[in-house]
Amino acid sequence: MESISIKVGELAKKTGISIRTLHYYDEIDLLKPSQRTEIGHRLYVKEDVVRLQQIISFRQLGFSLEEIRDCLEDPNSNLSSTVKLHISHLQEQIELTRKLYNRLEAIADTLNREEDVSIQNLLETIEVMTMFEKYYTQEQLEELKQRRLQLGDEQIRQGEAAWKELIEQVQSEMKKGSDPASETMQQLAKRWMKLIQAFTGGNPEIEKSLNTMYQQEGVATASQGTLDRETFEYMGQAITVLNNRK
Amino acid sequence: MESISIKVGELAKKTGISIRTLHYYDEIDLLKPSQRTEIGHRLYVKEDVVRLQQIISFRQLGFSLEEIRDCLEDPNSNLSSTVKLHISHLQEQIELTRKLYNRLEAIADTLNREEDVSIQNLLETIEVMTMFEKYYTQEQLEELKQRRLQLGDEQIRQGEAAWKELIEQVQSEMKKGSDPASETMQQLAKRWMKLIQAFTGGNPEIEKSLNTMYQQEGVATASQGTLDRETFEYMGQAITVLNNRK
DNA sequence: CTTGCTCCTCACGTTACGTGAAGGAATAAC
DNA sequence: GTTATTCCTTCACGTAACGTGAGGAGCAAG
Repeated sequence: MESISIKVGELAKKTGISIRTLHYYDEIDLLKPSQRTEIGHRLYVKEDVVRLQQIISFRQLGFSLEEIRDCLEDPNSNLSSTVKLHISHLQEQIELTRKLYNRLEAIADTLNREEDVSIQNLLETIEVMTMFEKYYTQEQLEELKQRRLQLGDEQIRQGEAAWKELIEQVQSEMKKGSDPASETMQQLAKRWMKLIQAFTGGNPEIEKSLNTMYQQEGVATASQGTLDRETFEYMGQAITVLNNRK
Repeated sequence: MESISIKVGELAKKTGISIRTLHYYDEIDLLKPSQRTEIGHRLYVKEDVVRLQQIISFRQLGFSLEEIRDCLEDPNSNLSSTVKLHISHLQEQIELTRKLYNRLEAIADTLNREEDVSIQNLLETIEVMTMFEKYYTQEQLEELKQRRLQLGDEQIRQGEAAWKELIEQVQSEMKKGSDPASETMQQLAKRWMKLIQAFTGGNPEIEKSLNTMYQQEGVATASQGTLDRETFEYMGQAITVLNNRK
């Protein structure tokens, strides 16, 4: 009745830890069996099993094998601070992963509205995202996201189409040499303001960030190529007139 | 003015990517410079630089180098689904990390209340946590955590001391052979109910989970050794009397 | 001719094992 | 007695994305 010690296979079966893992733990001095048979078979005694259980517990908390070894070797080690250190690491990791998640979600959201997604497409989206993250605060980005969710894909597509159409009309007027103060242009300026309003949701901070982005990055870049500087300035004159008249 | 191609050092400086990394990307066929000098120096041309930018973009989204290579090689690859797959991975990861975080926080919380933290101590806490996670639902654990936060460390310490004192008194009565229906024991039973109430917060579901745990794990295990089966049953009788009288 | 700079190609180290390979010992079946 | 099976052993390569030298070559300046 000498079940005082067991061999690797048995221990592996009992604990669900693979034989290779037990070999490895032996190799790195994390768990060395107290005994060996004459022909070199590992024999684990009760205390070894207990130690293994402890190792498993620590591992489940996400500790590295080195940390576990240190904790088990030195009973005076400051466990409390080790745990706290780990917590802050986890917190950081969660934050980072969540940021990544938000980015990817925003990208997926944009890609969802495109017909067929090319690499070019994806990269453009990434660039825009990066630019946005540079000029908008976290809260502003969150607000924009919420508004996108509320509007839904169809509405946004319509909004983009509306922008495209409006810009074409403005360019047409510009080519004709129309006065920015003309009735037609004033109407277009009103429409322009409305569309901006739809994007910013009336939040003046967001409008400010938008303006900063256009100034810093240039019109073409910030508008993702849908708008050129000339048209932008032409519209700027019309809006100035509109605001002065009010 | 042939700045048509640049060498690794220059590219590294411009992009912030280490030389070793560029070597590595060459090695795994992720980014091979289009040219080499006669003596074997890498020469990167404009398209190579563009490709590197793309690689960096993808990398920042957490894609593996293999995934990046596949995406860049095959322009028809389903980027949209790749992105979505990644999103779900991230979601999972966040969930797992958050669970770990909660566990560790609970542990740190308990350790905080101990004078000096030993391995034994930590392992016991882990065991208790594991047991708790087995019997309480996620929501119940959350509720218990919130209550702990509200009470604060001092209150909890007082609660534990109160339990200890109460149990000692009960054991003393039991030794004396007092009737569970005696006035003294009825008073102690009332106190007992109050302390349980303080733990469960009056939530009957939590009380149910608590009872299940005591039945399944045994009194000694579930109470972490502060209570034995005999005392528990003795108190059970007193409580039955108390309830019948009401 | 020596220094200094940039470049090259090995090649090992990192983490926690998985996955064989090659071989020894004991036991069961023939 | 031989074979098959099972259990054990050690050795050693592979994983992801590089970091960090080692040892050597080409080229300009002092």
